[in-house]
Amino acid sequence: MQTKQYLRQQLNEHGLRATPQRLIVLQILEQAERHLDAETISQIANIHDPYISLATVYRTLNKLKDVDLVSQLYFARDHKREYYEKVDKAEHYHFTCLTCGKVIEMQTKRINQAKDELAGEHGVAFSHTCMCFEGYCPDCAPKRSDLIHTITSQHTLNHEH
Amino acid sequence: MQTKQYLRQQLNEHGLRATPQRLIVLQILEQAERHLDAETISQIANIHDPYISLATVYRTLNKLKDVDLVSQLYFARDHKREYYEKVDKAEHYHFTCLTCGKVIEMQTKRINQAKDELAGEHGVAFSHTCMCFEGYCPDCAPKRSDLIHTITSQHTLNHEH
DNA sequence: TGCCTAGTTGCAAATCATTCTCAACTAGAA
DNA sequence: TTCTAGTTGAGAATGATTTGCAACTAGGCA
Ligand SMILES: [Mn+2]
Ligand SMILES: [Mn+2]
Ligand SMILES: [Zn+2]
Ligand SMILES: [Zn+2]
Repeated sequence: MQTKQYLRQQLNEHGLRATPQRLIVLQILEQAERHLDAETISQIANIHDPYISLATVYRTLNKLKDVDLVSQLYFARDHKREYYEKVDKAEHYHFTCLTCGKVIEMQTKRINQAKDELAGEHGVAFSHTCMCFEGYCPDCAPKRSDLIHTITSQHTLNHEH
Repeated sequence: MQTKQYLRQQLNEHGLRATPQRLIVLQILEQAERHLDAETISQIANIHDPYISLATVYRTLNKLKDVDLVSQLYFARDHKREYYEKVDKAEHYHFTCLTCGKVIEMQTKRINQAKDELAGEHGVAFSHTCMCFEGYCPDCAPKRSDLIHTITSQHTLNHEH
């Protein structure tokens, strides 16, 4: 629920021109309550302005990622499709259920502890980490253990885009 | 340095037919001392047998991944290209230097601790995790801090394929 | 030891998310 | 208002991976 002026300011502060297209994309991400891919963002954007092209959405997302206004992530093993979210919230990680496709956000300090430890050990400097968990959510895990004897390894990943 | 018979056995034990193509791909991964992508594996395979097709290499890698003989991973942010390694070694994670492209393998218990903790907290069951670190290696980090005032955010990732 | 068939291969075409080209446009500094 | 570096739309290009299909074959069984 931020005013257009606030979004404009965010762009300018990060050295990006505040074009109508960028304002719309940023607003969509601001208001989104789930993680969106470029195609979905494009569709929503076209409700506001039917002339925003998919290419511009991609270009905008890349810019927003470059200046760290938005983070880009992958879900489960489907690293073909990129998802985006605004970087407001605290650091968190994503778990995707292989059965129902649900994405669960999780927090832990252990990952950063690991990075600190490894940085010291190896003398490296971390700048970015891609991490995605997959498995079975509480709703799907029980059903699965019933089937585990009949089904070998066929997991259907339902992406709800 | 495993005999062909050993590789054949590994395939059969996992329910895969031991075709000449698969034996070659598996052998390449067995002997590799670095992480390989499909294209590279295909080129090496073609030294042994010039008729192995790239499609077969891909199909073989997917099978080997399915039965957990081989693990598939990504490096840094370039999740367009998949890399493979045989799953012999202890669990480890991959750090890629954004300047020189070097890949450093790192071990830590912290990640699994995090997963155990999160599994308990959220009642989920983890089955696979994709994780890749990126940043600057000890060789490149110093040079970078000298340039940090002149260069804004142009990192060249040298992929050595 | 040959037979049979479900599984595998080679080849080429298809896929498909993302990037690129380029001419027309514009945000925002001066 | 002017000027220009940065941005856009449209569509073509990219490129790693997958797929369709007809020809082959590994390996279980007789
Ligand atoms: Mn999130
Ligand atoms: Mn490794
Ligand atoms: Zn689920
Ligand atoms: Zn380096």
